[in-house]
Parts: sequence; structure tokens; C-alpha cells
Amino acid sequence: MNPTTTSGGPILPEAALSIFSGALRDAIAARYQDAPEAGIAFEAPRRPEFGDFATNAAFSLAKAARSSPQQVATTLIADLQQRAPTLGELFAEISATAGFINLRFQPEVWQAAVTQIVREGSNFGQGARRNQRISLEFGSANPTGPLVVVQGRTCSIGATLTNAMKFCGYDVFTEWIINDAGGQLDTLGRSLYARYRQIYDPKFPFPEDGYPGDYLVPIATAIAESDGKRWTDEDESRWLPYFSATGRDTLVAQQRRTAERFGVHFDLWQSEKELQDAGAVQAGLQRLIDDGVTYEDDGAIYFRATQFGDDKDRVLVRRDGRPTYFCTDVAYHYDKLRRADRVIDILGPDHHGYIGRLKGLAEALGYPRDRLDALIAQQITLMRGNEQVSMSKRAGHIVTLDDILDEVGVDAARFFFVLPAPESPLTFDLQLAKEQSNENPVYYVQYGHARIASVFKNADAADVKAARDGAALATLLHPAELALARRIAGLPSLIANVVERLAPHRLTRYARDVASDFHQFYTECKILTVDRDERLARLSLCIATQTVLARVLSIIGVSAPESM
RNA sequence: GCGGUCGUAGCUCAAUUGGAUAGAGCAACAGGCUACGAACUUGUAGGUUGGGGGUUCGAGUCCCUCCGACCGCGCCA
Repeated sequence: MNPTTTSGGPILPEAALSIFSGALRDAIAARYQDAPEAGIAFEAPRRPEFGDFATNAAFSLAKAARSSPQQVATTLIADLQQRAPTLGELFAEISATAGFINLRFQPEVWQAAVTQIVREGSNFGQGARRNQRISLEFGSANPTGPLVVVQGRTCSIGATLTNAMKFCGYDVFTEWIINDAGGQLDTLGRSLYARYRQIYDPKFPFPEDGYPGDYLVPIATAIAESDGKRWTDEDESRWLPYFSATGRDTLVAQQRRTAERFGVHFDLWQSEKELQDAGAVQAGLQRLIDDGVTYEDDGAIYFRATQFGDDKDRVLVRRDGRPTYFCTDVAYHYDKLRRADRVIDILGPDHHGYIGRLKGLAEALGYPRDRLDALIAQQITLMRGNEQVSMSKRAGHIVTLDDILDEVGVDAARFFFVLPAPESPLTFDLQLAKEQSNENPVYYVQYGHARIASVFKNADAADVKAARDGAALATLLHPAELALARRIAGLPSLIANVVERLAPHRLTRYARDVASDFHQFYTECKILTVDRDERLARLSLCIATQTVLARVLSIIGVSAPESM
């Protein structure tokens, strides 16, 4: 039986791999009967001279075959040539080096991939809808001040993952938790009240633990304008609820405006206080009690976190009967775990010690630990050239996200915040981010997109249309053309990887790689040549490249300009 | 002290989760436009992956140990 059939038209890379995989499996079964059956995995080698794909199948067979991986690989390739001679129609090269079996596709395979991208356009790489709901919580800040740099990073990471997941066909629900249940709201109220009193008496004392910075002044002024001096003679029990609530509402509205400006949208802004008032906290607590994972000690109720990998048991209800922050979070996560198939929190660096508790909680509630993931966005150091920008909150040097957006713009900020892996610390150079020069990776990628747009402007409109309608690509043979085709064909698997590993930073790297391959192609291959077939083929490659660049940029949340 | 994250080129970061000779960008040096945007590109140089030990065909990646940085370790949120 011949496993390869190429009669059905052009074969795409995945199909070619799958044909090879089938043939190899048959060859292994015939040659090494007693070898354990194992899946055959392919990877794209780092070095181009090793071909387009490689498999390490021979390594796992070597022991059973009592032979070296290299010998096994050579034997299998010889068998394949006997058993499936038509593989040569798909593969220009099948070779064994150092035990790996390396594959190089025929150009037709990459040409077929380009044709597919042109045909599918902006749908290329999109996953079919799967019936899986993901809850993604990120950004969440105390409602006591403007958004700062950390939220810029968690929002960029969260929004990018959201976009990637949606594109893959997941049902994503984004949530922001408003930490308004604790004593910090009282602090906010007192700070705001002090600002209000200072309008009439500049010497009015500001609370020692109050929120510094002058962002409360405009809110206090607004209160003074609408209410006048009527709060100056009131008792604290009267003015505190009012100033706390007004401060919270105003600041949350500001935070929301900043997030929207940053291109980040949340489906739910969840107030913890409302969660408590609605009885959800009681329900979550009751569930833990029913599960028998709590105990009472000295009048307080504890969660047996140590049974689930945490290093300490955690108080849920204080001796005075008030629930802790963690207790509210139990309720919130219990709620999320019930309505989503997967729950992801993206937290700031100070929540490091919180991960174990959360995962233990998921387990205590009867869910597998990996149903809940907590990702930590590591610390950010702001630089301006060689100078570090002070962000000390105590000293009142608050650098807000709005400040950064004013200085470098949304595009650069979104790009830089996802540049390194989330768990790597980030050094953010504001000077570099706003520089419109070749040192700035954002412009490098955007320039690629704009350069393609420029080619289309110079080209004959009829040619562009012909290329969009589908042209023959047999002339795409130049190494730069094939490298670019191979790169852009990798978009779907890259996005799948970003989602699977929660690794948004891979998108920025990929964007640069695509742009780099394009610029090299552009340098080495004249696009608007006199030969019509060649011209249309290269225009098709440009169309496909622009499609991929636009997609990646849109997932990162960066604009794809036609000109710059 | 306990726990977590990290330590990779002068700088900022990767490395498809155990694969091949550890890669990019910037900075440095030397080249490329009478062709569609030079905001581009080609090349050179730069490394004991913090140190040491272990696991195996194979380790930046896993285990142990030391060194160093940051962050947690409240009946705060």
C-alpha cells in the first residue's frame, strides 16, 4: 500500500508532515516489531541547514533496537525510500544527522501555504470555536489611586492572551476585581477628606498613612464645588462613608478610562464589597466548611491550606466575625471555577506567595489544580536612557500609566510590556520606546507592514487584484522567498503555543522575525518585475505577509499602519 | 530562617518545556541605494548559560549544594 497520494492537489505543510508521520510509523512497525509504540513528534530545527522539520524518533528506538540513533535513523530512511518512493514529491530532502531525521519540503508545499493564506485572508490561523470557557482576571488594582506601571504590564499580558485565545476559538471572559472590601477604603476616605479640608485650611493635617500624591485634589475640589463647606462640621461617622464611596467611584471610573485608552476591555468589573453583600462570601465559606477543610481556633475559622501544599493555614473569618481578604477571594474563585472551564489570574509581583494558596483552594473545592493558573508579571524598572525613573509611592513620585501613554503612546507601551516573558523582570526604557528610530522594535515591525502597503500603491491595481484572487506561485523558489513563506505559515502553531504556554512574549519575537524575513526578501528580490508570473507570485507573498503581520500586531494590541 | 521567581554576549532579552554548533536586537567595527520606502540590509567580533556536583545517548532547561538579586511569609488588602 502506498501511503502517499498527491493527486488531490497542493499539499499543505501539516498534511505533508502527517503523510510522512504515517509512513514512518509503518516503517517502524515493520522494522522494529517489539519496540513500544510512541507518538512521532516534529519540531522546527533552530538551524536552517537541518531542514524544515525534524523528528527525534530514532532516539527512543535506539535502546530497543540495540543500535545507535544514527544507525536507526539511516535504516528507517532507507526503508522509507523502499516502501514509499513517492515521498520525494513532497520532500526535497530526507536525511539523518546525529540521530535526527531531517525533512525539507519541496517548494510546492510552501507555495501551497502562501496560497492558503491569501485565500483565507484575515481568517487565516483562526481556530474553530471550541466549547471551552476561560476566565481571565488581570489588572485588578486597589481603587485608591490611578493605574500605575504594573497594571500596564498585567493589562498588556492579559489583553494579548485574551486576543490570542479568542482567535484560537476559546470563549474568553475578562474580569477586573475592585478591592473595595477592606480598611483601605477608610484610608482613602480620610485622605480625600483631608484634601477637602485643606481647600479651606491649608494647614489641615494629612493622615500619616494616607495616599500621597495630588490626584485626590481634583476630586476634593469637585466635592467642594458641589457641596460647599457642609462636611467641615460633620462627624466622621457621617462624612467617611460618603468620601470613601465618592473616592472609590471616581477612581474606578478613571481606572476604567485609562484601561479603555490602553485598548483593554473588561467584561466584568467586580466589586468585592458587592460580592460580600450578595452573600457569595458566605456561600464560598460554607462550601469549604461542608468539605471539611476548615477548623476553628481561638474564635477564628481557618482553611487547612497546608493540606494542599501551602506552608501555612489561612484565616478565613476573624475572631470578630469579619471575613478576611482571602475569604472574599475564596468566594470569588469558587464562583469563577463554577462558571469557567479554566481560570487564569495575572497578578503583580507582590502576590508571589499567593499562588500556592489559590491552587490549593482549587483543589480543596474539588477541582484539579491545573484548572486554575496564576501568572506573575514580574517587576518593572523604568528608565529614561541611562537614568532610572523613581517610582516610590511613599515619596509621592507616582508614575501613572497615563503618564507613560502620554510619553510613548499606546503602541509602544503595549509592545514593550509584553516583550519579555511575564516571569522575567522588565526594564522599560521610555526614551527608547518613544524614539522613532531603528533602535525601536515597534517601528521595525510596523515599517514592514507599511512598506508592503507602499508596494501595493506602486503596483498596478489590476496586478494586486489578480494576486488577491489567487495567482500561480511556482516561481517562488528563492531562499528568501521560501524562508518568508515558511515563517508566515507558522502563524497558527505559534498562536496555539502562545495560548498553551501562556507565553504572550513569543508574539513580539515572531513579529520581528516575520518583519526581518520580509525585509530580507524585499532587499534580495525585486517585487515589481517585468515578468508577470514572477510579479504576481511576489505580490501574493506580500499579501500573505501583510495579513500575518496585521494579525500578530492586532493580537498584541498595536496598530498596523499603511504609512508612517 | 522558610517559601517563590530569577541569574544566559558590554546592555535589553530569546531558546518551541530534555535535542543538534546557546540565538536576536542595541552598542562596536567593515560593507551595500541611477530598483518598488536606507525607519532597510550583508558581514565581523562578542559566551565555562553565577560556581560545583549528579541524572543520560544528550542539560541553559531536571535533582542536590553553595553564591547573588528581587518578592512574599498579618485575624492588611
